[in-house]
Amino acid sequence: MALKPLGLGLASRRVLSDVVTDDLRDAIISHDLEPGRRIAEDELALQMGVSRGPIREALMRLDREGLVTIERHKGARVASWNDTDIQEIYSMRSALEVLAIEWACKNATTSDLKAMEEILNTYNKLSEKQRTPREVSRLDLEFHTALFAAAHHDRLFKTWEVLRSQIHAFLVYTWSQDGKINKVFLPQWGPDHKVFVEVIRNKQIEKAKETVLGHVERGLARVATHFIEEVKPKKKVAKR
Amino acid sequence: MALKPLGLGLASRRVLSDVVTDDLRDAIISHDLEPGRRIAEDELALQMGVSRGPIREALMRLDREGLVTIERHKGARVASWNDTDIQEIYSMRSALEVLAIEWACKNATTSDLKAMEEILNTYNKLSEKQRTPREVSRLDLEFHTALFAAAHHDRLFKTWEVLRSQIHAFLVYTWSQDGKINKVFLPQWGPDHKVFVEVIRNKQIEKAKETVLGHVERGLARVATHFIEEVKPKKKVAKR
DNA sequence: AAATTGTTGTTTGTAAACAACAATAGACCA
DNA sequence: TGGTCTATTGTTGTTTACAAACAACAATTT
Repeated sequence: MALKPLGLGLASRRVLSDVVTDDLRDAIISHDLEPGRRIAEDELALQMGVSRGPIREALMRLDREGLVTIERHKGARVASWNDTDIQEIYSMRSALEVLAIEWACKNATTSDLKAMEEILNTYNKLSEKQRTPREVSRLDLEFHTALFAAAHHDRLFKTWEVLRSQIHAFLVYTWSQDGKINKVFLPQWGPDHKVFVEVIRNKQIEKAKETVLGHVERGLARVATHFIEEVKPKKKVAKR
Repeated sequence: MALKPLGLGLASRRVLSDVVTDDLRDAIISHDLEPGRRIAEDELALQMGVSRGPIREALMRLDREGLVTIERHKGARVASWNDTDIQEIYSMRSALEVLAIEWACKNATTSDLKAMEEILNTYNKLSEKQRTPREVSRLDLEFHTALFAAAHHDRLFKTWEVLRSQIHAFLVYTWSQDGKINKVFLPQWGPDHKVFVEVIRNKQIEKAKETVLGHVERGLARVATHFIEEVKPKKKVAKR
């Protein structure tokens, strides 16, 4: 009998289309593939050394996530963003996060709260130098993902995952271009999120809603100002 | 040059996977395929006379819509519903419709309003006999879809489409089993929706929100009572 | 008798070839 | 010169064939 590969057992459970999806998503979020760029199935298949099947599946998933735009018989492109997109995304986010924190107040377990606090600790331990745009964005979204998880609401969580990818895609970009604005908003990050954990733990639903609304609106204010100035004349995301 | 097919020109632009998706969705919504039923790609491909490719794509789409549940190497099943699902769906619906009517107050055009009134007219013209569960459900969801369209918010609309499929799937069923409850809720349908059009036209945002919240809650009340009694011990929808 | 191992059948995952479609460039004609 | 029609090319949609993973059951061993 042949020896089983040790330690890699878990990795083998991932299927090609998963790998392709994650690699592509990373490439888009990190702007290795710039917005608007054409993605041909053949070309990408050749480049990644797989057939078109997994590529097709990955592209369709990313289309659902809003990171890629597919048009019939015309192919796929990396999605590009304008200020309308920002307005849509943040209005959705407000509505969803209010619902999330409401359900979290009712359903959060102690381990849910612990998970959120763990992320805050990780952030606080970062040195000034370590607070790179990429890292701050990642932790921010990880915290909010933990919040949505605490709501124990499957459909809400899935909807958030789609939105998260889109937010991530331009958040890394805006943070990296911020400069002095960072100095104003960054110090607020820790305290702001700490309040979330408290109101959930005390089940203060109304206060929780207000808190989360304010937080998202400030986030929009930061992103929107910056975004409109820098990336205005991009083409609208087309849908099928 | 060959003659172009008349009237069916639009249909010819549809691609196989679209046809399969729509046919399958209809079959699920109408309960031709009962909840929990196993769907094998091969079997369905044979039955519909197409290859597995379009079938795979259709199943993946319906998985995303929540009408089908896919597990790797185990196959796809028609989704089944329990009262937790109902709670999730209607809480999502409340959040989304409030956002929708808010944006509709700001963005609705006269033709958007006209479209909504058109649906109301169609309903009012129906005779007692014509008010079948299937028809009422269809018109109800069509009206709300028009509302979401009037919001002019692409992401919100796409999210609604997913939710709509799920609502449709059990709405047809509950209406068909209602009996005397119909007599109480049906007469309310017309007036209730007429108010929507008015508040949007007058841009009464706050009143609009209250109206829509009340409407959705009444809908939940009707469905939930009925659903819990009839279909309680179904298995939870599993996600990958 | 219980647990382990091997075998078989079913179902999905992947690859590669073929067909259909859309965009583009060039030929032809007015 | 301008426009339209046609042929070409590149891309996606679909099919077919094969490989790998999984689940269930039977045989075997302890």
